[in-house]
Amino acid sequence: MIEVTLPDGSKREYEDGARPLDIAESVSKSLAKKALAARVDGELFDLTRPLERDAAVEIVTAKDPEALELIRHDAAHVLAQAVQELFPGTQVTIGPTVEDGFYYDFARDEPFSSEDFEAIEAKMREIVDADYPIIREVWDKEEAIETFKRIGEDYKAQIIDDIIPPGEPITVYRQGEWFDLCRGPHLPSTGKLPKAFKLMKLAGAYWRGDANNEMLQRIYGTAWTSEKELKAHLTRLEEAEKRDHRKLAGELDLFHLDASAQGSVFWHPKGYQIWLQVESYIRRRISEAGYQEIKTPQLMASDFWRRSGHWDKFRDNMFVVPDFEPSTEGDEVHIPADAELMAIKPMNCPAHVEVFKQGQKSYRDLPLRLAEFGCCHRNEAHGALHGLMRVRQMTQDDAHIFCREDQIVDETRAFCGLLNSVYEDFGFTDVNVKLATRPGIRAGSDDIWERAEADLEEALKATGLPYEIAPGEGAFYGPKLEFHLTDAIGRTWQCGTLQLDFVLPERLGAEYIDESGEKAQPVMLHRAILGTLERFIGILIEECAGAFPAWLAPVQVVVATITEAADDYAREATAALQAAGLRVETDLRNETINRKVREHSVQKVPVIAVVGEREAAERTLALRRFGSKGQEVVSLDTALDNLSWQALPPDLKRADRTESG
RNA sequence: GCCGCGGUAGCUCAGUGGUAGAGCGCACCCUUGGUAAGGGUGAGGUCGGGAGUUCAAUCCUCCCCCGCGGCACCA
Repeated sequence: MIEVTLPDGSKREYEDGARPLDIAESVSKSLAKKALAARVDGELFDLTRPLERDAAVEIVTAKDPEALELIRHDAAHVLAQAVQELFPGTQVTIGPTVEDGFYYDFARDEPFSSEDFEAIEAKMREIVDADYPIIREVWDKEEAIETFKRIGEDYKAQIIDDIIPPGEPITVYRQGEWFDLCRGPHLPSTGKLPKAFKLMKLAGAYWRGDANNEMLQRIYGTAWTSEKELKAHLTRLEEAEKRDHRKLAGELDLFHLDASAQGSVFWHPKGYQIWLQVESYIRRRISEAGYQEIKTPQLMASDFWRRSGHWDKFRDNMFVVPDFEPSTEGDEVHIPADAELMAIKPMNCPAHVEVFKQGQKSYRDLPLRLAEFGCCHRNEAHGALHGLMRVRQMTQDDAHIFCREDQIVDETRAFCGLLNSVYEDFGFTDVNVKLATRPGIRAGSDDIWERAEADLEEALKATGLPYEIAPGEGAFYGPKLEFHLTDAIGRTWQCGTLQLDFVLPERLGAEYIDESGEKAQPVMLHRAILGTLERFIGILIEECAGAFPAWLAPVQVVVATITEAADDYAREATAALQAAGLRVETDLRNETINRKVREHSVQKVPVIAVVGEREAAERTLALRRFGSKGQEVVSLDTALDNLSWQALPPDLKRADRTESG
């Protein structure tokens, strides 16, 4: 007999080999009917997998968070079975769950087309209707390799061969004629899979994620516990699409991208206004935090990049330019073999070391914080480019802190505090923090890495921010902190970063005189808060769906007239608002007020100030704020006071409050 | 870079082996309207680029470019 503890704390005795399903049935018929799997001492079990010993057992139903995971995993299996039935000769590989769904990677010579989706989904529904019991089997490793090879599943055989340690048993799940290597657990039968699934997209994916391997065909799907949830998810996706910064860029006239400069942004007046606001804000914040701003060259000699170590490691992604005068005759450019090479800077750090090296530095000069809104170019792979999120020309809010090793923790702490405060000002609360540790290929001794990682973690802990470790993701010269933000459709992008570097100062010979008069090497902290202005603004656009807070809005107020009779007053009001520091436009067009309100609302202008004969006579403004249907009639003077205060950037608001407080 | 899909008016999109259409926008005219589209008229296109098949290509085939979704990459 075995003793089972149920979630309410009660204990019951069962026969040896009792299955979670038996336990569910003994509790109630309805529970058995709803049961999808079980949690046995914390581990997920199939309903029909016999218990081996006394355990705490919890029945998992569609309500539990694990349910989605199970459903998606099963959906992947059903997809694979359907595909293999419809397209004989297709090999299966792996099919995990992902956020909101699942995918399965197939090997097949013919490409799939999204037009196949309908047939595949129909076949999947057939498999669900057939209600095949899903049976867990434990196989011997050699036997498994043998079997998968025999039926032509070379990828599966390879997975078993490479990934499963020898001696360890292998579990295979069988549904009808079809079976797949899988860790499980699974639903008791295919009929338990809700038909709330949909195949979403088709993509290529390298076998084992390695670009040197062959490319498989990946089919993505989404799966939910009910039709209603599926529908809600699809609606969410539609909504998210409306927030896409590339779409909003066109609608709000912020910027455009063009093949003539792929990966580089053409900022329009409105988009650049946002840029300028973001830039001046961050400039005030870092200046206040003790940084000094510098500007370094765009184009530097290849020798320099060789010394910094970038030439060997990143040359493929650098724009290299020969230093010679090309002939002006004809179109062809012949570069002489002995032409010196230069490269457009892909990053600012080596140049900052050069600035640091000018003149002799004392320990008293440290920490020295050099900042630059450095415009860098990286020759990113074509397939990597993505709107503002991944560009070839980018401007970082970059800075390098040169300090002593014992200053690392304080500097890191101060940086994290500053970053947090900045993200809050922009309204980002959902920040994903990672500590990226030493990669396989790296510079510097293990001893240094050990200390560096410990220092970063200590400082990170002090901030109280939740974080996760990203093993092996560090830069080649040191570990880093990464601050990721999420875009409209849930993709996360690294924005802020702080990287410890013990290597570059040594490589480029940066040194200072320490307290005992000896030469010493500073540590370098590479750090950015926004990351690149491009990406940050991209995220910002999606975060607010184009409805910028007043301080960032390209146009803060539109003065719109009802009749020509109010034109003069509208001009006067506009001038007064401009004089109060606001970004104002006037709309004197021969259009109805309805149309003007509609158009400026669509443009998401924070405030529309309507003026007609009444306002002109009374020297008032009828203010209509974005997102509200009502209006508020105030005197011009009151409007000037209120609006100009409301449009202040958050840091200046704080300063203003302190002064007046 | 790799796999799949796409590229038609400023924008969103329809369409056909016989050289193109809608809505919005734009221009002009009428209208001076009180809080999300007033009315009329008109202009606007090498159908991404190149080559091929054909009597004839925006449509079919091939190559290239760019975009989109993934993968790989991301100092």
